[in-house]
Amino acid sequence: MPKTENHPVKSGDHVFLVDGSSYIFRAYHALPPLTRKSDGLPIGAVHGFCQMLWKLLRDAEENGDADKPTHLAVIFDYSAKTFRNEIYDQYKAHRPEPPEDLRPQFGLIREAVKAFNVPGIELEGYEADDLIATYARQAADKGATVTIVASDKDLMQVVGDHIEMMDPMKERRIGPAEVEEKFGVGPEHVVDVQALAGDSVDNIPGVPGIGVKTAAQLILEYGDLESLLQRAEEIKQPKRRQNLIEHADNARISRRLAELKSDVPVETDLGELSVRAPEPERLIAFCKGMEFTTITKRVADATGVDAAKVEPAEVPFKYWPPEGGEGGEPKADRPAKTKVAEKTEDQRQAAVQPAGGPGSPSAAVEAGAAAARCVPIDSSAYEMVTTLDVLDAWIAEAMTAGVVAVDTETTSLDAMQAELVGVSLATGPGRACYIPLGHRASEGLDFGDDRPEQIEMSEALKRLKVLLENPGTLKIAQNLKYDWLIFIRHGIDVAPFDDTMLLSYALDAGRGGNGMDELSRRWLDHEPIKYADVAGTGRNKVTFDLVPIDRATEYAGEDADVTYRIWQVLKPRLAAEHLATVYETLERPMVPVLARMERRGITIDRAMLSRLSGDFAQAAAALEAEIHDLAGESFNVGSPKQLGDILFGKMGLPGAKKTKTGAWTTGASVLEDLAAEGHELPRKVLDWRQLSKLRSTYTDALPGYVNPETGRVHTSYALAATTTGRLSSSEPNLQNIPVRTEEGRRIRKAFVAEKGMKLVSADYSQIELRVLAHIADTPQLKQAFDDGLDIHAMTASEMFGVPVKGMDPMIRRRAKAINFGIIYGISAFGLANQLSIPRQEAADYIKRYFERFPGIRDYMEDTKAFARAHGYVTTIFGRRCNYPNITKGHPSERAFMERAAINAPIQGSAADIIRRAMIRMEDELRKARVKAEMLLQVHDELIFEVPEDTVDDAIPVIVRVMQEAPLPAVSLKVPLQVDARAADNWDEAH
DNA sequence: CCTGCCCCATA
DNA sequence: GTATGGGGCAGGA
Repeated sequence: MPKTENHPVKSGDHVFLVDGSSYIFRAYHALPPLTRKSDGLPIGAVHGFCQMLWKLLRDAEENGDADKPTHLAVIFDYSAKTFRNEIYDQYKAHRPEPPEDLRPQFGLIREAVKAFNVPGIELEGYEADDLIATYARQAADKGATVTIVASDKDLMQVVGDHIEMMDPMKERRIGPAEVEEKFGVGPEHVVDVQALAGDSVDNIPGVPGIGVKTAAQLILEYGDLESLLQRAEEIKQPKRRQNLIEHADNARISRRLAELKSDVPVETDLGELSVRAPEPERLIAFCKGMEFTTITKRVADATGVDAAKVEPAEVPFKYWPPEGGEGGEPKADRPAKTKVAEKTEDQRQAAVQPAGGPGSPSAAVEAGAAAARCVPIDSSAYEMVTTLDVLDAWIAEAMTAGVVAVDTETTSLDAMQAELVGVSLATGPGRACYIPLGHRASEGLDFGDDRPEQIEMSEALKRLKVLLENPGTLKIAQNLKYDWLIFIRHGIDVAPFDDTMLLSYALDAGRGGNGMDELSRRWLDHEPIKYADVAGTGRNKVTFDLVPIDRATEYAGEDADVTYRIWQVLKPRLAAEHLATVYETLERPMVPVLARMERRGITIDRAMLSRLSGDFAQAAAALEAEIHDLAGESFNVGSPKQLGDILFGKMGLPGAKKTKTGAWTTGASVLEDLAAEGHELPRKVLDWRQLSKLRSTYTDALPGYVNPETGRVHTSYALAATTTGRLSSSEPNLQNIPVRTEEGRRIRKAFVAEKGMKLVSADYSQIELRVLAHIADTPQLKQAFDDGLDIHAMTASEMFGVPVKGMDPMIRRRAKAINFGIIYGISAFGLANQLSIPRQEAADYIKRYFERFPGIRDYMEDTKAFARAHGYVTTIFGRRCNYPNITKGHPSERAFMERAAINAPIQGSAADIIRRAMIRMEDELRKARVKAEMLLQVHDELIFEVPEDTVDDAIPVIVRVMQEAPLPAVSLKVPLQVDARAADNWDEAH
């Protein structure tokens, strides 16, 4: 045992208290599992713990006196039962047993603490948190500074002027300000908030319906828990008042459970925690015994001790793996392969190109489906490729076959940030391999640890490039845009290709998802290995480079195999179902176009957004105060539930409606109506909502998407997400950047061109109404568009017989609503809602509209009938939008699908038109020798970045390509109008 | 930590 | 009345 020393704590000392227990769990869950190489003893948490402790000691050393610990201890929980169980027997009752491979590590960590020559403290009947609170209090009272190394939020109540927390994983310091950020109240009121909100992890009951946000509001208003409970009668919201009264005792018990004891009768005196002289040999012996090579080296380097001369310590636990369990040996039931094995006869048969052979399309469909299923899917049958010879053999095989399925494994879902980890290939059903390239040993913590045996990445890619760019080899991938982005970063431009996701989308949009797992289930009756099964989930999740290579081979090989088979099933269907043109002209060519747009990204002005965020926050705070004033109480304006209680419960305002779950409706239209009646509060809530929406969704979120390497924001476009053919944009969604309000447009101004460049925005004017005029062949609409008239005014004039000149804006507004309603598959109910008029009045408008535009009524009826008869509708370019359940389900659901079916050809044709423009755009710009780059698409708008001096050359090309996009496939009966403008930012260009 | 709900930004 | 994606809140694993 180390000699006990006692240096009483005095002013200016710095006491470090490490929460051992929470750290064990944290290290266990956050870090990849790790076992001792020689005998499989699980040591991941011990390893993480030692790294943290060593770093803590070294940092303190290097940071000099201010941060140097004079006293240091690691505090543990003693056992599960504590004094809190006497207060409440259910306390922590639902906590599961620790995982099997964590249990032996509790003892090991105590050994580790001894090896560091640091005191380890625990006491029966108390939790580590209580001991920490006690020591912290004692030290602070003596004028010392205290740092609590812990991540447990329960300890935040201890934070104060001289007591701060430090999160060992996030390396973040937590002072009173951070506590307030988390709990909405200062450290002194954390327990009150916890008492109200409860804690499901610790099984602290709290008060139902009250979360942290609400609890903080209440405590801020009433001061503390006891005052709140005594004045609970004053609470205005009936439900909450009742809960607070009924569960008052629960809240009091919860407070006692949450409150940490700062007067524990500790057995070890605070002074005994004084930092002791290190004993490097002992620490090195322990680390060597645990086989922590990196830490051993670090300790040896830092202390000047020769590690080779230190004998490894005997570490007491040896019982792993458990009896009867498997050893650590990788499975060795497959002979190592030195060359590519011969194909089986089945594989040879099945690898025929499904669409290439003779015979009718339907015969090809059957042949493809049969071929895809004739070899069973066996994930253990894939070959791991670790030599150049084997790789070359696979590449040769793929070249000979002429078709190869390809899939990449990477470290991230974000293709702009992902690092390549491996590539899998399939040359036929069941005939797949995996080429690991960037795997690391799962003991990735030990930097520089040996890399598993793999082909060197650049060498492998040099050879794969030949295959992937070979014009004679068709590459098949599922969602190729992702892999394309990965490969292009390595200088590989994949072509030619097929994309199974897009095949499925062209064939079956609206019939279900187009993800690989779903396609595998649908077409192969096969459930693929889940990503979570190889990489773990939640806290245990690791990036793919840490997945063991044999497991990765099963997973990645299966992906390529399944992709190949799905292609065999779907590709022949294209011709048979007359969707080959759609796929080849509207889907497949979009992949490189969108990939390049995503890769370019767009610059945002972060300073501008940051200023805006501040402005919005300030304005919202002022509004919030006024709202609370008007309400006569403080509440969470962001909670529709609480707002509803105030408006319709407390204030008893009219127009109360309930949603289907029984909550008050507080949507914008309801608040607008109330505001129109002269109520002040709803108007302010609307303004508040606008500001907080703009702040949380845009000014605060967007800077987080700036790619650190490019300094730009790269959205991701989904090609197969909608039923109509529209794209969608996510992470971030750049298709919903505000534009309607002045405040919102300030956000749009933050999307800027680079220096010396301009942003050009080009958008189709009224494209959907023009498409409608074409499809429904409506003479008045066609004429109006030909003459360049105001289409909504013309509609109003037709309907109500008033001249366009000097028209009442209200009349025009109604006509505009009707025009939009038509596109959306109008109903009297919806139109009435939109215009806030009686349903009968809306029905009259619609009737009148159809009298004036009978062709449109015919279109709507014909479309519905077609959809019911066939289960789908088509756009003018032949894209198919499926509504398989349009004849099933409840009448209201059917009506919904009918409206969608009416809308789909209009929305979808417009989507097709802009797709065609996008596909041609790059070539046309190149031919015109204009350096414009297409950055964004927002359904009817394209945004380009153009060198300032070529703007005037670029705009005519852009406009022409967009206007002529339907040609030659379709000659629209109305002209397309495109407006384009250049400016320094998106707002002014739009 | 994930899910459903409500609300809201765009075309 | 169409098509999306996403944030905050509250509840339950």
